[in-house]
Amino acid sequence: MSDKSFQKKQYIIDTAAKVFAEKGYKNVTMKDIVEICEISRGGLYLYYDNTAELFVDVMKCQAESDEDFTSLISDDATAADILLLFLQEEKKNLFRKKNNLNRALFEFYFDNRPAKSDNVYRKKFDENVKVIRKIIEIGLEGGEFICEDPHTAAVNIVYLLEGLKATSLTLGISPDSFDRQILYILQSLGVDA
Amino acid sequence: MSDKSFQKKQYIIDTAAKVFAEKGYKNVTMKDIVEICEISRGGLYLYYDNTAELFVDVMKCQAESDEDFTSLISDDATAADILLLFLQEEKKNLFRKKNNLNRALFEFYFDNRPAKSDNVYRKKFDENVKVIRKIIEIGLEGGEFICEDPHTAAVNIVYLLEGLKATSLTLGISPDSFDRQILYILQSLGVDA
Amino acid sequence: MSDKSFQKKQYIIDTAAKVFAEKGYKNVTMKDIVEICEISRGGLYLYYDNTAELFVDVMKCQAESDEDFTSLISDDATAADILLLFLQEEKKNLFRKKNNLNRALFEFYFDNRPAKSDNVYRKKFDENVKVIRKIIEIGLEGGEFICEDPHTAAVNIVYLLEGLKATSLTLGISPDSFDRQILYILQSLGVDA
Amino acid sequence: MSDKSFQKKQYIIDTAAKVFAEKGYKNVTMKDIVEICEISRGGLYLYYDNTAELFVDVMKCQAESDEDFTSLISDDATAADILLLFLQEEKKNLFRKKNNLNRALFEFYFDNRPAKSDNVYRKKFDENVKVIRKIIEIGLEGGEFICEDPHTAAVNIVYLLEGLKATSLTLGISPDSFDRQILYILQSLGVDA
DNA sequence: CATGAATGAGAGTTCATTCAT
DNA sequence: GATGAATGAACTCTCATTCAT
Repeated sequence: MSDKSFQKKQYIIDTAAKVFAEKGYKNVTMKDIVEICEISRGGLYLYYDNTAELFVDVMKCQAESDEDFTSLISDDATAADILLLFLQEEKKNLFRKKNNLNRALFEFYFDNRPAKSDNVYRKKFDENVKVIRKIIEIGLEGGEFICEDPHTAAVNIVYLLEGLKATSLTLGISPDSFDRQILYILQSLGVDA
Repeated sequence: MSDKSFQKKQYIIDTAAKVFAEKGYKNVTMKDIVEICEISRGGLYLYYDNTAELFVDVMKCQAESDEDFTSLISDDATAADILLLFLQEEKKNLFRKKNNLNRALFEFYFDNRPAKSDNVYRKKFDENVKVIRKIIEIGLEGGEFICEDPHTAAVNIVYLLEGLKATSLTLGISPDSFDRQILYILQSLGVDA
Repeated sequence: MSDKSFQKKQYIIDTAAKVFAEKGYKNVTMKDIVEICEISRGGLYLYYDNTAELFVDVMKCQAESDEDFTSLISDDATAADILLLFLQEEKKNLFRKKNNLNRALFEFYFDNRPAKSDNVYRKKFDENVKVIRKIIEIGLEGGEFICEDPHTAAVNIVYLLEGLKATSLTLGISPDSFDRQILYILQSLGVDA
Repeated sequence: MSDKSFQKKQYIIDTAAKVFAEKGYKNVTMKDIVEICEISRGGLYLYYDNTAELFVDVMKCQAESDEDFTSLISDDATAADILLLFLQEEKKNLFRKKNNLNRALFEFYFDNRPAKSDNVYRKKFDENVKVIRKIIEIGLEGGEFICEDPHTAAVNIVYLLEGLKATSLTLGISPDSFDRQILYILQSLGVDA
């Protein structure tokens, strides 16, 4: 693929991302993409044969552009500080209006259960578990946290975050409610909040 | 509505439930319903104008048929016993193959954010919070549990359950993984497991 | 299928036959059928999923409506008379402008080589061989014809007719040319023409 | 046209011939040509505006490359030998798997009835008639053959060959069946086979 | 009430053809 | 000349929805 068509592909990915953020995955048609991208029907098919293929690229692209969380950590941060930072990042993502793919992601994976280990969603999930677990272990070493099973604790937090995401899409949740959960997590780890 | 047509409606609801359980909400068409119910196209429209209306009734119906959890509680049960029982019921629901509407529910509420307070999903959510909170308070009274904020703890558990449901539909989860989360919850409440 | 929808099906078959006669098989689209039948896009699909299915029915229908050749034979006809009659029927079919499916038939079978023994084309072919062979055998018995191998002679005539049909569609042939071939066939069988 | 572009054209003709042999005429698209030739879409249009134009050249090219049948005739061959040779050449062509354009030829001429006298198919047809007639006349002179009307006999053989070609494409024919027809032809000419 | 044939809007997809580079 | 991205017309097919019976 030439450089030019690479840019066009990128343009489609970026533009389509907005539609997916707006309408979810299942409600988006090739026609929607064509219209928002202002390209021809046939033109889109040069790059993608269906919305699934395109959405995979949208996900990959978003995964790449994910800010590196570690860069946000200041030198003198305690484990609790870091965990708080992490959770506030998640909160920010959840309440973000623009480019929020949460709904589309759920809908896509409901339809396309990932068999392969290389799928974006699982990667993110596992990575989050690893990061949180690491933070907890740091907190344990420093005597900040109390936790018998750091791995399960980390998984618990990630499941909780999934629950918050899902609920924000079904019933809606308030920032306050999210905050209370952050506090609860920290308390569970033995931090006086 | 006559008695006969009431029965017909019930038949449609029950039969359609299977399709929703199988294919989720967004993938189900009026045609699917017509076919599985073996009724005429026009016949279905006498009762329901679209899948949304029908699905609402499916949900209501399932909510009504929800086993009364309290009936399962034995007289000499501790709060931990009761909480365990509750969570195991949830586990059973999650891993149930037949009539599992989880996916359909998510998809429906993604599309139809409930503005009204009378929606089934919110009711269930709030009810679960109430039940768990009650159990925790019983545990606190009996000295079984340690918990500063029973309400937030209850909400935490419900969000967690939502996360487990969602994840079971995207990445899949194992019964073991669910069990570890049950244990973690109990430990967080100060129970030696 | 109800009586009414049976009639509609028949209407589609009859009407579509005209298009196939006009444009052949490969040039006909479902859209063409819809237009000539003056029914809706979806309406046609209630009866036929593609042009192949429809064309099969068109062929069957035409096969059924095939005049019974034997009814044309007069009592005092000689074998040569009968053979002549048969060949003139074929000539009439070939030069018929209306409802001439020859081209469509070729195109259809080029695309759909008939594996099954039950296809219309092979049936017609074999039947023609049988009829001609019978006529030749009658002629042999009566001393009218000379022929060492009636079966091969019959097959020869049928292949020849296929050749005439094909050529009429590619280069075109004149009625005179067809007549000369009829004469030649009779002479080959030892008839003074 | 430059020498280079002449070669390119020849390359396209030769390569496209394979697709036409494989898929017939009507099923071949400009896209197919572009793909098998591994040239650019626009590139093809520099030489041909549609598949018809290209196919005409494919036919011309094949006509040119047609082996000169007369070169195969040995000096002491009888008329029957020569006719047999001719028919066996036709048989070889019919059962050839590679580069067999028979189907494509039929489909092309079904769509493009040749008005002009200069078309390849008619030329070939007339040439064959001439050749066979000549052979028959030689046979008549030598007392080998019996035939009242050499021209009609020749035309009869050519029509028969068309019928064999067409039938090989619709119902299929066996080499044995072809052989029986060869024998029948010779017998009709009074040759003891 | 119930049926199911009929409609037509709209999504998906393919390809001939053009044109800027 | 040559490229291949881009266009848009045309076709296939599916459903929600209606309506005469």
